[in-house]
Amino acid sequence: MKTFSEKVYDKLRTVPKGKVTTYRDLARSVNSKAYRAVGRAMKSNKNPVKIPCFRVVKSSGEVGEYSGRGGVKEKIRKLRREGICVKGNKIIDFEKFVYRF
DNA sequence: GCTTTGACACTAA
DNA sequence: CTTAGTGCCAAAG
Repeated sequence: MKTFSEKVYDKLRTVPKGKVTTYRDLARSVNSKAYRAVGRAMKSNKNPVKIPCFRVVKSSGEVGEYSGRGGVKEKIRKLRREGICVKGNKIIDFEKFVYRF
């Protein structure tokens, strides 16, 4: 039995490039409501290389937080590189970029 | 094995 | 729009 975190990582890897997912939906996709545990798992960051943490955002459309290098700024930069426009911590056309499982 | 914590979500005012 | 309060669950200590 994989741990919750491992399942989350696995799901996150299924998110196509140029798309994002939310903590809530991600948690739900692994049959749990532990959206908080998802973020916690990211920060625990067991596998920073394989896991595109920057593709995980809040359900409200905000980018949320980030613990890598430059914090949220770096996260936004990465999102933009995927083709997602971000304006002041808010994702433009967020619903368009959300990947639904 | 119990307590605290957190990269969140939702509702109400 | 903002603040405040409540709920949620796994991981760390």
